[in-house]
Amino acid sequence: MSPAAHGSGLSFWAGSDEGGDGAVTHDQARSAAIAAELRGRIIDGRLPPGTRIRQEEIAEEFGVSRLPIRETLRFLESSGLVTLVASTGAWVSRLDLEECREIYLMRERLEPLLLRLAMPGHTTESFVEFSRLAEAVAASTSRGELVERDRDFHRALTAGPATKRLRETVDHLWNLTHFYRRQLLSPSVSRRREDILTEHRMLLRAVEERDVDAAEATLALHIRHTRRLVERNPQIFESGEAPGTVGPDAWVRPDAP
Amino acid sequence: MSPAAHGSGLSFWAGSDEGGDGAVTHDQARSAAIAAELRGRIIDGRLPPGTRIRQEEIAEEFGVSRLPIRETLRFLESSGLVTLVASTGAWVSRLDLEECREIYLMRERLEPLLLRLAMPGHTTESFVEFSRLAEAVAASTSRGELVERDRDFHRALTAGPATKRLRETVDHLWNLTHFYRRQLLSPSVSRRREDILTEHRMLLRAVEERDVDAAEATLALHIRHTRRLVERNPQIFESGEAPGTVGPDAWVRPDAP
DNA sequence: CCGCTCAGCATTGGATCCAATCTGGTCCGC
DNA sequence: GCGGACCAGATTGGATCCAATGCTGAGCGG
Repeated sequence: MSPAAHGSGLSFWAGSDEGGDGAVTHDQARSAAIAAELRGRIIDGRLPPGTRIRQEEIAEEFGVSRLPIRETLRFLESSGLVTLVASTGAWVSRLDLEECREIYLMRERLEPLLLRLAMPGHTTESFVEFSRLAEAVAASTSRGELVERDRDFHRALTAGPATKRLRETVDHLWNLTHFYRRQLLSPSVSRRREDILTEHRMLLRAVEERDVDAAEATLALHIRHTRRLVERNPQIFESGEAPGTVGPDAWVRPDAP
Repeated sequence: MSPAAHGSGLSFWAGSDEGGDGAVTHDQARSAAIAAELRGRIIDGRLPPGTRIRQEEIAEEFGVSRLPIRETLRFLESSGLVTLVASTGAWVSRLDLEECREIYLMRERLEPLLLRLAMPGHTTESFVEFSRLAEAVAASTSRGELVERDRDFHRALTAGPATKRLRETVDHLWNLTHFYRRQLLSPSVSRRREDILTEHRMLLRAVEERDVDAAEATLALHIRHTRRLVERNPQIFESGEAPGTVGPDAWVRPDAP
């Protein structure tokens, strides 16, 4: 086996395998699992932007020393989810409107490309699955569920082999904005929900007709519309204690800057 | 000050400051400098793809313990330059044609976007600088210099404030393929050199005329042409045959033609 | 009453030591 | 002679301990 040949390098990102036996082994799967868990907490909002992350606290929770936590934090920093300040501490990264806009602009360019590369691999069975997922989006009841189902739909459409880095980059862009997307799709803007469903249908049709250009254009437009919605709702970035907008739970720690 | 607000998270990437005093301080600038140095060696080919990286060796060279090296390697892994295998070792990542193609496709989409966002900030003085850099590309004598000057030109064109993540992503894509680009621009394909110069001139004109769409299209085409060249020269990926035996200068390939 | 300084504390960064894993070579059995 | 298993060396992964840094708050002086 040639170790250097297969590596994408980003394997660390590859979701939570969850397969690890409970044994306190030296395997680095442990570190990977911790990274995946922390990442999950950040993107789904359990660790909202601005939250201070104390190494010791996390270490104790997972029953390991601070060392693997340090490496994990370094890793999360490199993906932009965490901000490290030398000799001071780590915080969950916070986005402002400009950064979020930038990320959406990147997605507008990259996700259509990913879709293009994935489309030749789609089969008739895929289309059935896509329809099912689109219906799941339509059937979602809470905003949290809508966001998740929407992501499932996008992920399925762009699933396919042999585009590792691109897919990981797109995934990464989704992760960075996931928290704010959830804030955005509050009931007050549910009109957007109908647009999303319509755009999904259009997208689905283009994909089924194997019209690559139309599919790309539709997807780009779809993302662009969401970006415009973000730009019209800058209040979601005013972390502090914006009345009523931020989550239902006591996410917002008092020590937030 | 709010620590979490300013962070792009990717600050680690921000080039080699080189400013570090020699003192054996606890400052993490040391780690950052090591990361930058290693990264530099990888992208410029001093550490070619497939090279085994031993933690202890690097640690001794920089006069630190293995610990910061470990974190550095994790970091480089997350950016795809290094491949880690659990409990086994680290190697400089190797690209195959498909991956390289994928990276170029991404650059075709992202770099024009970066250019678009940078163009409003360009001034008359910028244009003078661009011309100077374009001439430097034309005046380059070795292929190594050509690659470097070409990168300088592209970087200057896309320089500007407030697009941190996008710029870092584009930079990252350049880094990943830099080694192979150098392999590519051998004398044998010097015809491409003339194309590059011509395309640079076209690009420059579009930028000076502040024609954003034309500039984007020209840049995309420029990158696309290089990608096609890569696709026509798959042999640049056939370095070394066995994983362990990739010599330090295996990339010097005395391809005469 | 307010601003500055300095000491104490919490937290992070690094070095050394120990345990687990993998590789490579060699030996034995077939 | 050849293939598989075993043993030793090398190398990485993790835990604990120590040093340095940055924040916090009390005390002092203006």
